[in-house]
Amino acid sequence: MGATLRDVAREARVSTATVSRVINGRGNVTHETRARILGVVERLRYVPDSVARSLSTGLTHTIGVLLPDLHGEFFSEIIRGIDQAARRRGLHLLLSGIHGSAAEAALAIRALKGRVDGLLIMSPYADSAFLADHSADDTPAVLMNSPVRGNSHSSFCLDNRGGARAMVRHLAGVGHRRIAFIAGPRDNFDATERLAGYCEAMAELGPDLKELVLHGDFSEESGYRAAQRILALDERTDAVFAANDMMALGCLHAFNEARVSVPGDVALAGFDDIPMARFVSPPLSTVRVPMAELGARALDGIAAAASAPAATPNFTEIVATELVVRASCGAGLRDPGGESDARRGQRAPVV
Amino acid sequence: MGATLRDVAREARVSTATVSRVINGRGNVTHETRARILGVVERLRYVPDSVARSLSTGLTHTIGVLLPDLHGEFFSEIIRGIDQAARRRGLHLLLSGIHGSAAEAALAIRALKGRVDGLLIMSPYADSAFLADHSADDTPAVLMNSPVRGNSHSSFCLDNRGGARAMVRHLAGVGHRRIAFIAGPRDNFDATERLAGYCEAMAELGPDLKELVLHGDFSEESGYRAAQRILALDERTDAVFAANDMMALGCLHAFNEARVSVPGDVALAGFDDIPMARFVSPPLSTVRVPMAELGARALDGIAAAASAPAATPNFTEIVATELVVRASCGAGLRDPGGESDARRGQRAPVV
DNA sequence: ACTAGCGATGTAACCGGTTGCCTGATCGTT
DNA sequence: AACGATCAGGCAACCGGTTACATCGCTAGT
Repeated sequence: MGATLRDVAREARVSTATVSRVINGRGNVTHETRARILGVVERLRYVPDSVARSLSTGLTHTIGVLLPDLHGEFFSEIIRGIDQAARRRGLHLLLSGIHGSAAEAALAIRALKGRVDGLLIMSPYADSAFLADHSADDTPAVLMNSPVRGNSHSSFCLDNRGGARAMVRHLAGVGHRRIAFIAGPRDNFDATERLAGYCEAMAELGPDLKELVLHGDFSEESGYRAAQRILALDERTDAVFAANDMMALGCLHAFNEARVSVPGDVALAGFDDIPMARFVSPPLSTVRVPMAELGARALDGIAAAASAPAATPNFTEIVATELVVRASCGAGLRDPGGESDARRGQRAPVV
Repeated sequence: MGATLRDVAREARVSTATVSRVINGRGNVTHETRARILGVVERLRYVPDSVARSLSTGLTHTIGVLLPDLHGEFFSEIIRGIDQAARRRGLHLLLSGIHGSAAEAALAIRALKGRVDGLLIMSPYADSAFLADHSADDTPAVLMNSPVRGNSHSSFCLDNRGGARAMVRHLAGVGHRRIAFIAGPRDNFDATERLAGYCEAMAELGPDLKELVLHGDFSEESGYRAAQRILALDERTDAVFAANDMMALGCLHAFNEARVSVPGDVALAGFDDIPMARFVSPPLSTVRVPMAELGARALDGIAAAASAPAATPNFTEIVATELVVRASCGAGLRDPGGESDARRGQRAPVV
């Protein structure tokens, strides 16, 4: 067991209050006394116990982060953004993956009671009603990319809908008419928003556009199978827009296998801009989602709410997405190797 | 503020001790009393405060995880493995990225004092001496992929050296003689081990093999530049073995730009098996490092040490790597599209 | 009838800090 | 010389649980 505050106080022949003041830099201590105490602290290798401190101050300097899954780029980028923002503010992160049911999510939330100053939640189950039921009223929470009903909580959302609309407009703009969409899981918030964006844009762009929606589950394999179904159709499809990049890559595999040229025979686009997107051939047109930024903004939001619970009004903030045009959508960039275009991506080698 | 144990006790007209017994399922409580207490718990929406509980039991059920960086697949896989294992044991994860100096790492460690039951550390600075200085003696720690001196701590390491040796042997086995190595950062443990494996294998395989070591920093860009340096040499190079996949991808870009065919003119291999490796063209031969498994094993290790500090002897465990042969190393698989070979990778689409 | 033994519950100390309030000393003022 | 202001520092309650030990009532054993 390490030394405690009382040990230090005894050794330095002062009261615990004085030691505490020195540790926390609150004034009103003589130079001399302070030096003596610091000497003892050093000698005893005293390190304050965070848990005890949290108990008496009610502050943990920790934010609980609940994510539905920890798989892949998508989440690692969010975590990275959150971590950076947390570091800037001197906050710790308590990470929890909630894989299963709403019940598991609820359990995770209670287990965090007292341990965190605020909650950052991304989960299909986490709408406001759910939180009201399971989260303590005294722990502020903000939602990321989750369905928000009512405004009892702040939330940060990607502009999935706008991004999908932009991509559809772009595809239509370069002449594609029959644009198929491979949707994601039905119960996934991002997926339904992207689908909605596709539908909106198709409707808006007029009746000569031909809608076609297939269902996938965000996995590469489901994209592969969807592409096969598309190839089996009688009618020709001009373009395939997958609700995420992994499914687009699955499509690409299927098209390659079937000797269908991309973008020659069919245009292809994804969503997310995972790092792989610019490395495949042809480089994949996609919609970039700034996950790290989303994470960082959300952390800033919850940090503000945690430090001034009452003063922070609830709001919903939309984080913009960005259309990334590469060769796969056939937008006049017929460079098959995609070399020149790859340089357009971030982190391209500097010559 | 939520209800406290004392509130519940008062409402149920029992002592706090009895409520505590009911909450923790320790017997010796009448059915009747238990029911009454649970009723009040429900009504008051009482949730025990984890911090208070930690303070009095000395147990936090939390493991602190310190990683040098949160960037990329590599770390997200580790985190995923750790999270899975932690979930199985009902442990929480306190995540911290230590970007900067050893001083920052030390600070992070102290800040965790009392908050965690154990530490899982991956850091270039974290050798045993460092830990002895900065970590409390009462907090067990295990190291991942870090230099271990002495045996005051357990550690889990990737078999970087063996993996590099295997790749060199493979490259030599398919006929390459002049095998260049692009090393990683000099102060990085993985990097130096991989370099050592390369050197060992080259030495072992005889004097007709031609060594060439260039230095990179694990970034794609540094790989790109290293490839340019290689191309500028007078002597021809048969194969390039990069110490990680990102640098190998940088090489690939450079070779493509210079119209140097891979694997026709030069073979290429990487290390890590990031998901992208099987998607590039040609698919990249590499050494797979089971990061999730490493994370899971390490978590199991620290969990054991945390629950029975004395009973757990220190040990070093080596986690095996796996040679993944694809088209880029020119091992007789001349399929340029790499279609057939891509299927060899995990998660290939099921037809 | 007496008591050892047991099960249900209460009492209060404790975990390790923080902090409001109080004391006593020093110093400046008039 | 008396008095209020200012400051260093101590006292003790408090945060919200846990748990060793004490207590009390009841039953079974002799």
